[in-house]
Amino acid sequence: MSLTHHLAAGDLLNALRGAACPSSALHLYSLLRLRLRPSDPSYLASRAAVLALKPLSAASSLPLLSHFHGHLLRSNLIAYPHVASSLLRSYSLLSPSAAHQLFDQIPPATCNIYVLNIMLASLCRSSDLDSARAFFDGIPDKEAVSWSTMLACYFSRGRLADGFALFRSVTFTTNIAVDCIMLTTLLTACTSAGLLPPFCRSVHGYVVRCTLPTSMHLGTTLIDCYAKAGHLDYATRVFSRVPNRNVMHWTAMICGMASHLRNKEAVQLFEEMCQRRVQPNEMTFTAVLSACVNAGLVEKGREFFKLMVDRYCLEPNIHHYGCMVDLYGKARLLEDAYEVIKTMKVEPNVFIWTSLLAACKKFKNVKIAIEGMEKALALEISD
DNA sequence: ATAGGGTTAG
Repeated sequence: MSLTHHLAAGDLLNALRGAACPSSALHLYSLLRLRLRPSDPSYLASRAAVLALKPLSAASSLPLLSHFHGHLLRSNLIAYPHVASSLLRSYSLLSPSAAHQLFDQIPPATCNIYVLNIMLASLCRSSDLDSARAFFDGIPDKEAVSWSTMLACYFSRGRLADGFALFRSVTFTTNIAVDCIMLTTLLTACTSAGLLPPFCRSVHGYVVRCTLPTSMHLGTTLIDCYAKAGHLDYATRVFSRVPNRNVMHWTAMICGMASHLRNKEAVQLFEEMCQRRVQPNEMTFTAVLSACVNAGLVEKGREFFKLMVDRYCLEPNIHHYGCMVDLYGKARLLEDAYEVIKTMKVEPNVFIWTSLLAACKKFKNVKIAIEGMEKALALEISD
């Protein structure tokens, strides 16, 4: 507190950049406002407002946000397009209707392409496709961001034909260069639609030919795409050429190995990743645990589960518990499997019970089967 | 000098 008293506006701005919770952000913001002199450039206050908005929307508190909105109106900071667009984005994540309302009040002079793209993204998330498309069509000077927002909207809602048609028009009717993000969007859609190998290769070829800077996301998506298509050799090649592999790259690779029953390699990759001090996440553990299930590696599975909780402090979810029930059930350790269900912190679902009952059937354990069945039925009724 | 689009689970 006393320390912040001596900080210059620039330092306060930096502190604001790192502020995580709304209260510290608002505190730093008001200190900075007090510190500003008439001689300071007027954009400083607007930059501070933008930085303060981030933790505000992360805390997802609508009252706090509208309070700050009031301040932005009174101080007229809202006339800065980047302030208006940041506010609009914050609203759109919390309340699409409030975002819509705000958008209608933004004067034409402030309503630049950023504001329009954010509004488009908001409609894409919360509104029907036709309204989003109508809004998109009305944007005068569309940028790559506008196109990729609309593309992602179609693809994420399963409208593949419309998505591809839109991709064709961006490539053939505009001068807009296809960038990494558009390609990521496109590849994700193709991967989920099962349109894999030739397409993936041509996108990959395009990336290499045009020496596009391969973003972290695009690298992950390429690995995932090749792996899902069963081209683990290509996936491995892409993987090995990513300069600073992050969790996502490792996880995509481990998932790929596990889903093609190359379980030993999945486990090896996982161990190598830990050695290299890359922090695994929930998804990584789902992948490596399922490799253990496939290969019947009971002790490894037990070890990894412990690692997840004790060392990486991750809360096991339904997928992890499912793997453990499977792992024990398939190894005839029915008591252990049942123990997992009895002690797990989330509600067991139908997959979990089915897995246990299947193991009971296989190993002819009537006692646990009856008990499990009763519990499963009791849950069903109480739902 | 500041703001916007994309990634992973039978």
